[in-house]
Amino acid sequence: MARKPLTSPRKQATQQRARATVAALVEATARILVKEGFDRASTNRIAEKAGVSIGSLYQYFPSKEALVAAVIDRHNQALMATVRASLAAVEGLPMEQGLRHLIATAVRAHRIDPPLHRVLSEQLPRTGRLEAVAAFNREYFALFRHWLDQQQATVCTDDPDRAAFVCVTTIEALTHNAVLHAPQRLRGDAAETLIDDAARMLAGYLR
Amino acid sequence: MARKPLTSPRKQATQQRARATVAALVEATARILVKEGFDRASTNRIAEKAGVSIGSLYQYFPSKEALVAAVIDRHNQALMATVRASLAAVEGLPMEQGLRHLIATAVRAHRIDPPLHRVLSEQLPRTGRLEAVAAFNREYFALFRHWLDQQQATVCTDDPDRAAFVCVTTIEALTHNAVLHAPQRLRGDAAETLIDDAARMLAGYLR
Amino acid sequence: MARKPLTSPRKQATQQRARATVAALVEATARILVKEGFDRASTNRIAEKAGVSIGSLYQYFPSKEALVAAVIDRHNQALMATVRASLAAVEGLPMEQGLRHLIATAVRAHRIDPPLHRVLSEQLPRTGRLEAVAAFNREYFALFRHWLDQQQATVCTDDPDRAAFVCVTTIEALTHNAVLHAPQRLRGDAAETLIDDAARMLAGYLR
Amino acid sequence: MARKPLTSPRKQATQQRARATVAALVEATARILVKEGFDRASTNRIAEKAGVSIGSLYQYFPSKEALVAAVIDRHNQALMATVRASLAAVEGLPMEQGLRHLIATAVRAHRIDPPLHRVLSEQLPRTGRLEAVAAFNREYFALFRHWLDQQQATVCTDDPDRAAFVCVTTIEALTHNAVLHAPQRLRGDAAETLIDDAARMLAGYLR
DNA sequence: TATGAATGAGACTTCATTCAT
DNA sequence: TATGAATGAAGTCTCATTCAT
Repeated sequence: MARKPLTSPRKQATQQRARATVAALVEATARILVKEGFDRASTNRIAEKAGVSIGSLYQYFPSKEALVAAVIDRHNQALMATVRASLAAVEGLPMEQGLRHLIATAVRAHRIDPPLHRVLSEQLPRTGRLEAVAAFNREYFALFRHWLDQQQATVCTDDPDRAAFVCVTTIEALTHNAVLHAPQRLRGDAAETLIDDAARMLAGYLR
Repeated sequence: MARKPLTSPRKQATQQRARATVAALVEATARILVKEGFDRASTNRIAEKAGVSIGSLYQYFPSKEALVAAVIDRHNQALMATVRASLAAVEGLPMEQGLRHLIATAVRAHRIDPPLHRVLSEQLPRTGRLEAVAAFNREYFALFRHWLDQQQATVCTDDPDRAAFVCVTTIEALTHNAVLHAPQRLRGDAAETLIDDAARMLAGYLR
Repeated sequence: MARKPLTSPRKQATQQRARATVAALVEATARILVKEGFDRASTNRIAEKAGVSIGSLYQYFPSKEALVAAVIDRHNQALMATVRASLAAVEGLPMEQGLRHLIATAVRAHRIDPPLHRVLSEQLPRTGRLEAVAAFNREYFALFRHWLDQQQATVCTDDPDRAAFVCVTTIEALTHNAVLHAPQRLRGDAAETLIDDAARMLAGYLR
Repeated sequence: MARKPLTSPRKQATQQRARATVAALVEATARILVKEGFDRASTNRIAEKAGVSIGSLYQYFPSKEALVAAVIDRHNQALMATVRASLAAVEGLPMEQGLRHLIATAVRAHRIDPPLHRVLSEQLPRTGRLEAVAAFNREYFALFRHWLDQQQATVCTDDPDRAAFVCVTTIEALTHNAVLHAPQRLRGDAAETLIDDAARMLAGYLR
């Protein structure tokens, strides 16, 4: 029997008190996910940490998955806000500088809440909320692809989709790994160096 | 529930029958992980699928974690066997060809049992068995780092560790993504093309 | 959960608006009982369907039981209205024709809202509201007993109570079964035939 | 979301200890149904009363419904055993005596465990286990119908199905009502009188 | 008086693990 | 050593009811 838990919020919180409750629940979920991990994050613990009864939790979220989905959405929105804002500024830069900008932006986005980002990226897939991650990736891919099209003067590739796949995968992996598994590579000047390396590498690849 | 479950096999399976039982259990665990996912993989189901009583399961494995760990180890060993065997042949190749060989090897390793690989990489972080994955990464990193040292004639970098970090991360990400999320990029000639791209990119970077 | 919920309306709905609210609540309860069954008929759903807040619901009904009781009462009153009106006309008829009339009346009563009747008769015993049903039965029994007394010319029985018990039970069972479990026995002419059978049988019994 | 709970036992109890556990659970369920009613019969209470852990309960019964179904089956089997045994003896009796025998049998069957019978017939419908009751009714109807066919010498009816419907409904209702709602009608000689009344009535109807 | 947010006891159920046989 | 019956903590979720606004 495959359970298919609903992940959309159960009802809109109209009154201010209710909105506070919802916010507290989402925040508590995020904190517990970080501190305890997905499996140990029970709805009871979440409600308790949010200072809310279990009944209230289920008034707004039909399942544990829905709570996690809300956390993901919140995080993704923060990421995308960062990325979009930053990418507006990439227009008109020469290619390698543009790449540096794109990569620096990815790093900045990954630094928004690294512990949460870690737990979401590591423990989340099975919620069926993969789409949320996928959505983020798709959007990032599209933005990059768009930028790539504008570089036709300097970029030569027979298959821009493949080029974008290679670049986006590389940027995402380097960023993710650096932030989560090799933070010393981003402390102080090291960050610049790493971003430079990556930018040079991709620029060389695209030329 | 034991708070800190042991993860080492409970006793050596000296007799042949016992070894068969252990193998059946590990195999059943792998298959159920793939088919049902981590959460629905219960020890009872595993024992049943292995044709073994639940009591016997606990005679050989002190906990569910230990079973999963055994699956991971088995998979890692298969991966490493592939990698090591292949890397022996990389000696003496010119750099770009060497890279191509390294990347092709990574692709081959990822193709060993993609569904299992996927479930292990997506659902296992939750179990705290990250070390096992990390062990694989460390070994791959070490092998690559060793290869890099031998390329001093053609490679110029001020920080070989950073170079290795960039290369290994890139190879792993491209391979992983291609196998799990973009399999069409590995069908037929596409594989060669992608491997070529990656090799050219990294060669350019290292030079 | 209140152990012994009150079942009488909490206050008289004097104002017109209040009466409308009460009526909407009772109607909503009836409809939800029919559509969802007793277990899934929650007070929240009832309030929602009635277009009333849950708080208002509890202003007029002290408990879920009270709501259900109101539905039962309403239904019983409809039944009894039908029965009483019809039984006024039975006076003066010869016995067998009188019986036919009584039975036809019972059928008509059962047809008032069969789905509701079904849910009340099938699921309500569980609520301890049996008394309400019993009340209806007592009244029907009394009416029949009264009619029987008037038939002394043609009826011979040593124990009119027993005779009434047999007749009322039989009428009620045939009617109930026909309406709820064998509706084809009441379609078109079949109804006449069945009523005839029953009337002949009981007439024979009473003579 | 319509729940559709499984009602078939989860696994066969092979060892004797297990069979004892299953029997204890069914017995406890029956007793609690009688004492507390369906709604207050929780699986926890049942397990406790059976002197068994809740886990064991779910090892053998996948749901509360399954437990109730087992009780129903047990009861139905007891009923049918009584009915079948007794109906073997009806062959060859003259019609009215045969009817008396059939009715007396129904009374005896209803007396097997009246409190349980009451709770099953009053509270049960919604389990979807209506079929069990229906099955009993169908079998009783078939037996009666068969008997009716053999009475062709003395019975005249244009529609034997309708005749059977009338008779079976009447017998069942009188019996049920007498046992459950008017037990004084079955104490001592009263029982004979009532059975006689019913037999005479039905004999008159069938002739 | 109306609203609807909040409550929390308690229901059902799973599953890793133990232990008597 | 193998078996599988038994355990029970812990999890998810519902719903009648209360109460602050």
